[in-house]
Amino acid sequence: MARMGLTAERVTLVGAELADEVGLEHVTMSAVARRLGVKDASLYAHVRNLDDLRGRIALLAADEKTIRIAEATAGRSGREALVAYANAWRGYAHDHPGRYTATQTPMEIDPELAARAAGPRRAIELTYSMLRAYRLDEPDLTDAVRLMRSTLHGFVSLEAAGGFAHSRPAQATWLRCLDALHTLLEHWPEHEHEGDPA
Amino acid sequence: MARMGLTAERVTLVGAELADEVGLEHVTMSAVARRLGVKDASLYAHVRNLDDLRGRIALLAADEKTIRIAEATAGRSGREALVAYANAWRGYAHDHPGRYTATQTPMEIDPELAARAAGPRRAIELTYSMLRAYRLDEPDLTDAVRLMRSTLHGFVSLEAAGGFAHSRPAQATWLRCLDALHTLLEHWPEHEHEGDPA
DNA sequence: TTGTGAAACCTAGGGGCATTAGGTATATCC
DNA sequence: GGATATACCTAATGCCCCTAGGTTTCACAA
Repeated sequence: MARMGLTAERVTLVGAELADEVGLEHVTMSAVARRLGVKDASLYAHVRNLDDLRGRIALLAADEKTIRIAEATAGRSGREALVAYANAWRGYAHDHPGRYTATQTPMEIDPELAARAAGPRRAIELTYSMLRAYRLDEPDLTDAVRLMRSTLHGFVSLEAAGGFAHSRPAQATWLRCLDALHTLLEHWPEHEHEGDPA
Repeated sequence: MARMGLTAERVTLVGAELADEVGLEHVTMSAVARRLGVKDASLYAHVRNLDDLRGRIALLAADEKTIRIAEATAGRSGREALVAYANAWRGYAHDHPGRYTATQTPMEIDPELAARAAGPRRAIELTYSMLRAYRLDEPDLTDAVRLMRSTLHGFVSLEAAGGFAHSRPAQATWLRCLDALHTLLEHWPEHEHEGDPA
């Protein structure tokens, strides 16, 4: 009956650790309570329910990932920044697979809580400012941001799901993808649909 | 007590329908049994357990998606084939969100069953042959295939998770991404790391 | 027609998990 | 030292996964 000093943050952190170890889908109230040496019911004083817990893990992950990317890209620009950004993204996904997948859930979280989390918002700003070196104007900038996020997330996600056969090391493909992304951003194609002669 | 004519295929199909309606994570033995008008235990005569059912849904989805892509790309080549391929991919994900996410699971399925499923294998062949029009040699071909899968999956996945703000319609970005992918494949960058002068 | 074996389906039950209601202990502040 | 908020607990409900073992139905042959 000794006080364990539980808080929503501590519960969330243990949930995040568990997610990385056994997968997000196995993060259960019972498992978190067990690890904290506490009964299931006790968690409900700090966290609304399982969905809420998962949302908090997602927010935590978004914050951590953003910080990691910010640190990696600080003081760099152009291609160097792009590579640092991408490697930080992939590195986070590798180090924290459970947290990373939490990031992917549609986020039906308490709006008040979401508002206090700087992660997602700052992540977007970061990406935009990083890509500004490529001198794209809207709406191309937005498209470029989306393309980049798609590619990075898709790669990391397929990699985690075992989607790449072992015929060629994923790392080699990764480097080529970054090359490709860089040259693509440098030579962003003009619209070719409307008014394309020949 | 009337026979319902259950088979593994029927159970899988109902599971897939359920997945599209309520999300893969809510596909439960009980829910499938309810929809079939049968008791939970009856399903275990056809499907080993819940994981097995999910694996079968994944395999079904892979097959369906492959067929859809094959039909869309049949008789086309080059840019047209690329666009048809990508649109078929995205279309399947839109029409069958639950099945599509099933595709993403690491697949710990009965090897004997997996061997009989042509989907995944054929999907790879299809992609390779579609990209052959861009005249890439190995290992660039493999890298290109992986990049394309990453981008398509990433886009569709972010889109489904509500990852794109409503500032710009996703469809517009999608078209630009296909443009980008196409020009990228046409001007696949040479290696720039080793021996790049200037 | 009837017997037989294989499926198809059932009842019963154990065990895990999520969640709520309501109780007891503990720290804090006057 | 008592009031109060808070941390944690016990108890109970209900859903879900899964197993064991029984019963009904079907196809087919004697």
